[in-house]
Amino acid sequence: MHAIPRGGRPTLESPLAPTTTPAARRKTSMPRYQPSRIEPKWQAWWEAHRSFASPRLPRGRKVYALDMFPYPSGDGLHVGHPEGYTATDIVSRFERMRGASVMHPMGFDAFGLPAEEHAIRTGTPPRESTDRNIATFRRQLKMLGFSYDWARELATTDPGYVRWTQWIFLVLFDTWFDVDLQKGRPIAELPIPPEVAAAGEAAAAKYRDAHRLAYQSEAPVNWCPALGTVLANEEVIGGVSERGGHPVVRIPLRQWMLRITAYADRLDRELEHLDWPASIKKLQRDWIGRSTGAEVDFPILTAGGGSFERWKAARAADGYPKSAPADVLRIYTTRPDTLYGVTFMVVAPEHPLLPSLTTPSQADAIRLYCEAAARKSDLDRTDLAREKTGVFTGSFVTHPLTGKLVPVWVADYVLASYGTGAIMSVPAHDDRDFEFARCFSLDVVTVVEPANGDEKPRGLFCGEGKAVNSGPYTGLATRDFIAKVAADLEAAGIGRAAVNYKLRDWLFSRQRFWGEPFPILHELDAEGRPTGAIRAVDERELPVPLPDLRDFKPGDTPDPPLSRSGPEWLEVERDGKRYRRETNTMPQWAGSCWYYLRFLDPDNSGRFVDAEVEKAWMPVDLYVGGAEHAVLHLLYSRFWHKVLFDRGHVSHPEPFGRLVNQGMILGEMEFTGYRRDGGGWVSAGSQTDRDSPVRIPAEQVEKQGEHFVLRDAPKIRVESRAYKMSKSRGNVVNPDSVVRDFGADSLRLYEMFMGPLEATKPWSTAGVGGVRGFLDRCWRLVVDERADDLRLAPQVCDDPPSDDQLRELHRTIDKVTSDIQSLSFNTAIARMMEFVNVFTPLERRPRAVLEPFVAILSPFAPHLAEELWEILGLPAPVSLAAWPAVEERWLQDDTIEIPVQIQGKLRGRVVVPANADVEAMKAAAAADPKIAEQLAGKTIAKVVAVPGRLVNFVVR
RNA sequence: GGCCGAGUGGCGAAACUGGCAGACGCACGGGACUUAAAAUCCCGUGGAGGUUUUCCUCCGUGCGGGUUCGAUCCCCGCCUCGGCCA
Repeated sequence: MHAIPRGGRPTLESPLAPTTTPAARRKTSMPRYQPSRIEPKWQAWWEAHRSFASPRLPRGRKVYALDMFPYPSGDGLHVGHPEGYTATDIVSRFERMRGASVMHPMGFDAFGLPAEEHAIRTGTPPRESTDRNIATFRRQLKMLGFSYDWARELATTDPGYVRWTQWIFLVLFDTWFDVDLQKGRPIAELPIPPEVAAAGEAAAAKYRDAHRLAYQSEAPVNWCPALGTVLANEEVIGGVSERGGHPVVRIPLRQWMLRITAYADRLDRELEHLDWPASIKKLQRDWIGRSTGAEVDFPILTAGGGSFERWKAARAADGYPKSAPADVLRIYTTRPDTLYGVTFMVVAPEHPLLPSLTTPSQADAIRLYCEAAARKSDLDRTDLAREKTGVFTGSFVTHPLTGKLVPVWVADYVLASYGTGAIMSVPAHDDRDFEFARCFSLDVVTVVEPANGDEKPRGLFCGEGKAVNSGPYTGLATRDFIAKVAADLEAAGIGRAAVNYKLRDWLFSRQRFWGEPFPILHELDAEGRPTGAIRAVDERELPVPLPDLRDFKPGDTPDPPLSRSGPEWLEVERDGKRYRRETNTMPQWAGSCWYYLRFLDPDNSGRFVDAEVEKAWMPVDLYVGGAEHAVLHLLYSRFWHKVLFDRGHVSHPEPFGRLVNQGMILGEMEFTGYRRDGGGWVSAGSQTDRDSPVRIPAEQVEKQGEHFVLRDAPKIRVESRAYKMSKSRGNVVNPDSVVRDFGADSLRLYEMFMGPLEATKPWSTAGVGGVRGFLDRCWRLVVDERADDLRLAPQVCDDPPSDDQLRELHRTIDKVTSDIQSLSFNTAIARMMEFVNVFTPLERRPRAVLEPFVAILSPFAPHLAEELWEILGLPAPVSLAAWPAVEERWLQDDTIEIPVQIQGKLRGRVVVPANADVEAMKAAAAADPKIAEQLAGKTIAKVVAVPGRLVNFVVR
């Protein structure tokens, strides 16, 4: 560790280092700033003194600062990770110094596919590789000096954690959603309809199972044979898996689902008061996709006079049935005002009425079509850009308002899972319907025109306007039409106003090994066949452990690996009945849904979190993480939290208060030129696929106007851009090497100094060197680098600070204090740099100024600050010292210099008393010789004076 | 295609409520120190120009308009890049 000395070596002239013997010279390396020496030292000190342990209950003000915990991949920490972690660490350290009780924990989201894939490739059990990866992450996190309470560390794979994940699943299993109260309630309180109760206890059990928030469903899913699991819709892109690009097929499979759709309305509404970025709220709202419109029944009538009239009369008498009878095609539309423009109907290929709607002559075509649709993902099917496909069923339904016959088609752009799985098509006013009508030459009837009327639309118009060709509704504005027709439909018993969501229930099971087992038992009959009855594992028996499987690879069939476990795990007997365990496992999202609660009480073996502790610490005050979790993780967590809230297990309806997304850190800026086959250059922008990109060193490039060009061939443009860090591009920066070369404090400080937390920023190794230089200057501000041993710089003195020095200090404290609160760390650091620039040249540096400075530096560069604090002779740790108070009087100036403008252009500056009023400012400005000269002979039309800011003369 | 965000010196950026554009850092240049280099410390650094050269003028925040005494900031219309969704 004998690096080349950075500091000046002693000279004969130096009175403090009178010798230059080799031994003495070696000793002089001692007082330099050496992160590799002081960083491990203070990390060990904090650990030994448990400096950052959070109390069980907060004392006074509480701050819960949470990072999105990492997935411990085999690659170790990435420089992107410490960005958000440093931000929350600065806030945590700052709040501790200001006397708050701080909860700042860290853990690992350790179940999931990558670990399992790696395990399969290398033949290591996932638990082993996961533990190894966690050890690496833990070492790297500790190396960066984050003030986590490590006693609270958890991994989602810990049996003690899995136990409570399974327990929460049982809460979901034990809950139904009361639509009237908009609240989850115990399943025991579910009213059983008399006709169900009459059919016996088995029927009642089935009824209850069908209403639980965790329920089983036989649904078409995205099955990926290569990965051996089903995938969520968003994990399938263009018919292949997002991970690995393997083919995906649609097959029906028994799955566990979570009824998140029941909470759709609350998940949407209750976003409103959260202190989250507007863009994230919007993403969540769009994902939930609340829409209002109407359901309408189109009767399927056999030929015969008068049957339509009889149907209408019956509906008028009996009202609109809650679930659609078999003699109608029920549709959902967001635009019931376009009812008169319906020219055909479309049902999804999976629609239950499709077989009965299909006429014999169309049967073969329909069957082939549905088989093809089954192989496509929802995303492919609904893609606007794709050519529309479909087949006529041969049948017609009757328009409930006009009585006209409307042909029914099947097309895969209609999804069985959205709305009612069937739509009325209004090609004149819907993109996809229009496209479909164009493909199949179907009628287009215009029933809405733009309200301002000056431009008659031809063909497609999707906006709102005024109704035409709409019977009694003609002339109504879209909004009025919708309200009126919904009321009329309801009165006539043929439809009703309805709300729909894009959000689907959450497919919660995976056919993989490395996840939480479901605490569910399937009853078997005497022959060992499932009876269909299920029961929950008693919560006292939790956790249900993963079985020891030698072969944990997924199979070729959707049968999960757990089903290959031996009977000792698979088969259980309860109350004299035989059961088989559920062999699906939970998705990776499960563990991350509630970890913020377990951190509060990680060792509790009696409850998932103590109620008093939960109430005292929740909600999370600051939650920092990547925007990639904007939708799923945050939505799933909120859903679980609301269920726990409804069931009385947590005290607050929302888990996360203030949410901040840190921006991505890109690789270093790169210049790329393009070369032709023959070797000549091509300007960037006019290159073709045949030209090959070449990385060009920065010194061969210069800026010309808007673009960068080759220095030796200025006609040739060069691309300049920073790319996302990736192994394949070879631009990944490893935190270990940054810490080795510059120190952890430099890494922390650089990541905060790069720019605003939320911004995407390119990495710059030279920039790290820059902040390292600042830390070196901080060191030399306090330490005598030229001495033989560690001692204070001779400039450090006990003089009372001057007024100017106090002004500098208090302005720095003030700026740093407010910047930390607004997470503007870059400008806080800039202010501290200015402070150091002011004090470095001074021959006498008062301790009374240096000490508070070291204190405010400590959240940013904690190791260096501890060391300087110790050298200043103050009792460790500075990390828990009081945050320096700002003395207001040092923030005010007696006089200020303000700009004077004429016609809005800067023409001079005058010094005025800081509290000068408008008249005094005008007078001072006009009295300035230069200004007076320029105003001479001109008519002053107006004078604008803003106290404390400027004076502007408007002349004619 | 839709939504969101961004565009300011050679580079990362700053600029409070519409009020001196470019704080701070990198890079670069100069100086001090040194036999020399490194390190350190100090000074300079948006562009163009000037016969008041420690002073002054003009231009300048992606482009084109607008509002305003005054626009990086607000409004309208574009362009480019990035992210997310499709």
